[in-house]
Amino acid sequence: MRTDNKAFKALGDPTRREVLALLRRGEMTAGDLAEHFDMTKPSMSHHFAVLKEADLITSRRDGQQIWYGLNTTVVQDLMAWAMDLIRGDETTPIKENTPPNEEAK
Amino acid sequence: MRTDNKAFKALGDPTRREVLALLRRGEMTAGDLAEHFDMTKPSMSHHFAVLKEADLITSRRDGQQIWYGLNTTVVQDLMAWAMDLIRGDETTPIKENTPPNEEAK
DNA sequence: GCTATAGTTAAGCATTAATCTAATTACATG
DNA sequence: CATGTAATTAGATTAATGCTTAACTATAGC
Repeated sequence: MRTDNKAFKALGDPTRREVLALLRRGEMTAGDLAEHFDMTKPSMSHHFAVLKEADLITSRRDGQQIWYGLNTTVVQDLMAWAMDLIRGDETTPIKENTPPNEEAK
Repeated sequence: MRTDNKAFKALGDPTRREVLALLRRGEMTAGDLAEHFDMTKPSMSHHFAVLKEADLITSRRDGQQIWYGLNTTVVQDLMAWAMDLIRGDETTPIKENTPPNEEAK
């Protein structure tokens, strides 16, 4: 499977997902990103590092600033993973209907 | 926001993702699921609870066993989330997925 | 070289998460 | 009701996460 555990782990934090959302329309600097959150810059830097390690974002330095951008290919992989989950296996008939969920406890 | 943090958190664990993969083709009992993993049953039970809490699986009791099934709607929400991320432009309404209505006359 | 700015790395701490063993609940069956 | 089976809950332990402040690296401009 293409989708790495690091990517899923990275997406488990709401701050990081919001960072990705901010990057949807284009690159942003670390500072501009950090401004959107009620958190210290080192904390934000750590989140950037996690996202980078998961290959969910790109980074490049331009002078004093570092520009981060969304890496859509990994998001596409995640989407494919979710799609596979829904589709089921082609070799076996798809089970259409799961019975209604009675309170099982 | 449709996609809950619990769902993302739940997907952060590889064991839980494999459980979902096993449920792709239909329901399975807790015991049959647990057999696929090198882990104690209580540990597996905990993973089931996390998945249930995130609404990623359904559960129903049948006699002594509990059957778990995949809840595809939450996975669909996740897919939509990923798609939004890739799309990039928020101001543009979604127009590609118009419902199958009659042809404009 | 000196200073200011942008950003990361290091060290420490509190909280959460994953796992185990042991105990418990729920159901079936003789 | 006693026993066996399926599964969860409780309690404890260890590892991982997320956050902070303090220190460090890198670049720009003088």
